[in-house]
Parts: sequence; structure tokens; C-alpha cells
Amino acid sequence: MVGYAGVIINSSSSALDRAFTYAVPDMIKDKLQIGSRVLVPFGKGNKRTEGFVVSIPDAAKGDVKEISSLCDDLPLFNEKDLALMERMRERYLCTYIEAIKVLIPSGITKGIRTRKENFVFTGEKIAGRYDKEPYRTIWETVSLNNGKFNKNKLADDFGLSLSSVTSMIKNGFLQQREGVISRYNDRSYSSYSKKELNPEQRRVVERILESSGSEFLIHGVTGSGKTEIYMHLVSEMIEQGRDSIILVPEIALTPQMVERFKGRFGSDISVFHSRLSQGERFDEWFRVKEGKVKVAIGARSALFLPFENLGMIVIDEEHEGSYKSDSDPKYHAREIAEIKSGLTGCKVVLGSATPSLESYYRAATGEMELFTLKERADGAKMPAIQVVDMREELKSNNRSIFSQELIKGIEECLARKEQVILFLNRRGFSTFVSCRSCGYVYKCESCDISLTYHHDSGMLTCHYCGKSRRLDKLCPSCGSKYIKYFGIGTERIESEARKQFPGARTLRMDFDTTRKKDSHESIYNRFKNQEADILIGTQMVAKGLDFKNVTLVGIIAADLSLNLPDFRSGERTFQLITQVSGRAGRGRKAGKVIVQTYNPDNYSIGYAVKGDYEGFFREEIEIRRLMDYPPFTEILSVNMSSEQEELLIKCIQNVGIILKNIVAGYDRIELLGPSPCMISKIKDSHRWQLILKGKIEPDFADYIRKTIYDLTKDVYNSIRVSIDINPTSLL
DNA sequence: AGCACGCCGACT
DNA sequence: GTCGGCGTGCTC
Repeated sequence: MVGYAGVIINSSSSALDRAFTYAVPDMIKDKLQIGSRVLVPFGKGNKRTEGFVVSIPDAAKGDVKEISSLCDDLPLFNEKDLALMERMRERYLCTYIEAIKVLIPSGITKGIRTRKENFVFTGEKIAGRYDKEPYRTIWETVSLNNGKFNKNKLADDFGLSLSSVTSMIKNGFLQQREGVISRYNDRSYSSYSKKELNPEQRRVVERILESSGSEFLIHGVTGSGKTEIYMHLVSEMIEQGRDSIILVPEIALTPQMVERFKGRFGSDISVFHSRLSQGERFDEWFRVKEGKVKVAIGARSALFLPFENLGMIVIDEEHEGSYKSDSDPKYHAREIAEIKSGLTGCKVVLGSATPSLESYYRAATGEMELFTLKERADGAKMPAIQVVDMREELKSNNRSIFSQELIKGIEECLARKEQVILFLNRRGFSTFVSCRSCGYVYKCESCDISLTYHHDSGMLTCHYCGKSRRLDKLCPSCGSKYIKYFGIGTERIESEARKQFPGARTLRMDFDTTRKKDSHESIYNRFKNQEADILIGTQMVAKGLDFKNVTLVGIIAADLSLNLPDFRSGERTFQLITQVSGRAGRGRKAGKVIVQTYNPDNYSIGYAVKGDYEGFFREEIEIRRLMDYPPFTEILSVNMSSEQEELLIKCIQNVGIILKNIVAGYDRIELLGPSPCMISKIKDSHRWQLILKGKIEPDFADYIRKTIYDLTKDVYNSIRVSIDINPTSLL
């Protein structure tokens, strides 16, 4: 009997997105499994192509070719992963190969192997002419460090002669054995011992463990001790012999968080840091596969680590946008976790101080269990929040970016030798530069966006394509020297703060100051050690940082995110204000937050200031219901981009007409557009979009995908099409 | 996506 | 008579 295998070809073309049947040669018959990586002859030229086995049928129709070879000893995914891949294909309209590529470490197809080295062990007892120095010392040294080093490192570290070591190996007094070394950076962290839970925390842990439900939402104010709950759950899982995955937003993968988990779980843990090299990722993936790891903590990609016995997935700060992938497959970590839960029976624990509307709605309707933690675990008080109406400041002739109230607050805080965080969600010095004489605005040549002036570098930078150019002293259009700067960024805040509070030491934490490796950690530590009084930052100061001496947080412009034309802008504003406020008063001292805004009456600002999530939820969910937005509907956005604007418009309008006809047959689906995107050009690429809103079933989505694919296949090279289910924003 | 096949014009 | 341009269609 001949065996066959269904193979997915490693090619990005969606025309090849199906299994091809190959005959399995006898040689590899007993080793080949679902998930095996193979080389197969493919196409007219029978070019050796990489593929992945996804089925083992016992018959094949028509002519089949034979698999050339098996690439690895072990398969890279199993049948559960296969089921996950199918679901991803359905949900995210991706290809098999795209799904496979998020499941396996990227390095493997590029030929990355485990790194091996020859380690030195002691051999026979030295005798004869070797029974003297330096051989005795060498033998002694090796016996104390048996198998720990290779011969070069041994010679280097202990000042031994490499040639003597080599000759001892040759004569059998020492021997070399091959061992796998990990590229994993094994920095040691001080141990972080288990903390007693308060009754509220203990109730949550117990309830999650005993419940037969699979999904839970912990709605806990910042500082309510969610992390400690996670740790207790993980410990419990380890005792039951089950593994856990802790997902945290990229931005929260701070040394602090990692430190705590490493301190608690030691070498049982794998950290999926955002900047792991391919080799390091590969090694971590295999450590998990070999069962050497019981807990993984990491960004969304850690979800796909090959745990055999998964007991729990925690998604911390579940509302965070970074849980949605921006490259294909555009999956959402929360959805993947749910699918995995369905496949493996693991529990999914979501945690947030500001849950996403989607999750809270599901908890409210009983789809998952909700826990609400209203108190900070250490008994610290929630900070008092005060709103300052910036329109009043203007009326009383204060044109500075700081309100009187904020200036007073900072001065008092500095006088008490306490620290301040100032938050503004925009980097640079000024976001809009124009000529007062002729009205010329500095815009990016490649993008439809005004350039941001960076005072540090003296450059005008495009925040979309990254292009920079020097700011001319004279207007390039009329030659006038009256250049004016509008729109504030973090750099400007820093320079104003220095002017206003000359004695204070400032630190800035934004994309520009954290670009270098470890600079994030360094700024964090410097502020923590009170080497600065005022920390100015963007988003990244909003998450997870825990500074005991910070008693004042100033939100410079709460409305920045409010005015974006996106249905989630209210939710974002609420989240941002709440998260940033949570940075104040985390120690014994009471905290205070000052929120500056031009829209003090806006509901999301109002509820955030009151710390009233439920109130915000009730109002926002009604708006969503009325407007037919998620969670009541789903959104399928179709983005098309091209350097050829005319071709793009013609093409997307054509697609629009066809889709309109299709949608007419569904009474619960609505088509919006085509229209140019908010940012209509990025990197010389013009961007247009179509939006489908309504009850979107997998079959319908697949039909739409196929239709669009057919309509654009002849312009494949000039127009890029991207389809996204429930995008994070519609910009 | 590659790759071969095929039909047509151009060139030694 | 042969080389090579790219449009078309298939890949177990």
C-alpha cells in the first residue's frame, strides 16, 4: 500500500492555497506526520519547494509526485493546531501558509538550527608524562566545571593554554561532548516571593479554579493586584501539571513585569520579548516544545508557543490595541485564545482596568464571568481627579500650555520633593509648521500628512514614513522668515516645563528617546531612583509603570484622541485618562490627577474623571447599539492602496459597485464607501477603503474575499489589497 | 508566486 | 531559420 500526504506549499500566492497530494516514499513513511515539514517537487520545473503536511489520505486521484525529503525529526504542529489554522483561515481570510507561519518559529524555514557546541569533560585520570603542570591544573579546573564550557571559553576564562587542553583531549585525558546551547539571555533576577492575597483577590482565584466556565473577565482598578492573581493562578496550574501563557501588551513588557515573573517562576518561564532575535525565538520555541517551560509571558505571538498541556491563557490589559495583529493573518489574541480554549479546554482570563466594550458586553450578557475589584490591593487611595477647562484659561489670558491649576500642582509637588508625570499622546516639538506670511504648510512629499518639527534634531519628520528633512530658516514658498509652530508634542512640553520650573529635572520618555536598546529600562530606572522630578511621556508612561513617589499626573490634552473620526474614540479617551491616572499615588502618599481639556462636558472624559466605568459603559453601549457598531455588528474593512491614484480609484469603484450588488441581497449588512482613507497617502501610496458593517458570517466573508481577489487579480502588481475583520481603527 | 508553453516579430 | 518578447494558465 502506498501512503499519501496532503501538502501545503510554502508560497504566498493565494492561488496555491490548498493541499496538494504527494506520494510518501517508504524511507520516511514511519516518520512522516501531520505537521511534518517536507521538500517536494513543484511546478513544471519540479523545483524543490518547502511544504507542510496537513493530511494523510489513503488514496489519491490522478498522477501524484513523490515527496523528496523530510526536513526535521519532529512535526512542527499537531491536529489541534490544524483545527486552529482552519478557524483562522475562516475568520481572518488568510491562507494556510500564513496561518502556519504564525504557528511555527520564523527562523526554521530559514535554516536556523539549535546551536551546538562541544563541551569539555574530564576523561581518564592523568598519567605518564601528562602527570605534571600545566596538565594537573587543567584537569582540576575541568573537573570543577565538568561540561560547562567549550575549550576556547575554558582557556579564556581560566587562563589555561588552549594547546595544552587540545593535546589532553587528543590523548583522552579530557573529552568533548556535543551539547545544545541556548541563545536565550539568561540574566538572573532577584527572587520575588509569593504574596498573600487579600480576601477579594482570593475569591477571584478560587472562583476561577472551581468554575466550569472557560472565560473570565477581571475588571480591576489599576493597582488592584491583578498581576498577583495571575501569579497565584499560574502556581496552581503548575501544581496541576498544566502550562500557562500570560499575554501582556508589547508596551507593558517592561523589565519590571518580567522581573516579577522571573523572580517567581525562575527557569520555568519563557519570556517572549519583542526584540528577541530569530535565533532566540527559535530556542524559546523549542524549550517550550520539549516541555522545559511551564509559563510563557510575552506579547501576542506567545499565544502560539507549542504547549502540550495548556491550562490557562491570561490576557492582561485585554483592551489594548496591540492584541490585534497588523500583518496577515490579522488575528486578535482574544479570539485566538477563545479558539484555543475550545480546542484544549484551557481557561481564558481577561484582565483590565478599562475593559474593551466588546468584552464587558459579553460579561454583562453572561457569556463570561465578571469579577470587579474596586480597591487597590495595598490599600492606597484612588487619586482625586480634577478637570480644567482650557477655554476658561484662554479667557483669563493664560496662553501657556499649562493651566494655572497644573502649574500650582506641579510647584507644590516639587516643593514636597515628590514626582510628576506629564502625559501627552504626541511626540515631537510641534505637529504643524506653517508660514505666517503665505500660509505654506510643511507637508510630507510621500504622505498626506503635515510634518512634525523635532527640536532635538532640528528636523521636520513624517511620523508615517519616517522621512526627515532639515527645517529651512525661510519659507520655501515665499521666502519669508515668519515661520510659526502649531500643535504641541512631548518635546515642547519638556522645553516649557524647563522654562516654567527652572529648578526641576526633567526626563522624556517617548519613541524618540527610547529607540536605543535598553533606553526604556534606563529612563524607567532613572525616574524610579528619583534622578528626575518630572517625567514627560506619550502612551508608554500610561502602562504598567509603578512609581511610588509620583503624586501628580497631568494630562496635557485629554481631547487629542477624542476628535478622531472613529467610533472607538470615546472608548480610547476613557481608557487613556483612566490608565494614565492610575500612575498617580501608587505609594503611601495620596495622588492627584489634573486633566486639561477643551471638552469638559464630554461623557467619556466625565466618566473617566469620576472613575465610573459602568456609567461609561452604559452610555457608550447605547451609542454602539444605535449606530450599529461593534459589539452589535462586525466590521470588515477592505483597504486598497497603490501609487497609481487613477487606477486605484477606478478599481475600487468597480469593486464597490459589485459589492453593493452583493450586499443588496443581505438585509443586515451595509456597505460604506468607497472613500479615501483618513490619511489618504502614505509612502507615496494612495489609500482608499470600503467598509462592510453588519452580521458577517464566515461564508459571506469568504465570498467577499474571493470576489475582491477575482476583481483585482489582473492589477495584482500595482494595487495592494488588505482585508481586515474588526480593525482597531477605521483611519 | 514561478515556470513553461506558445504565438509573433526581429535579426544573423 | 532561430532567438526572445511577454501574455496565459497551471501547479499534486
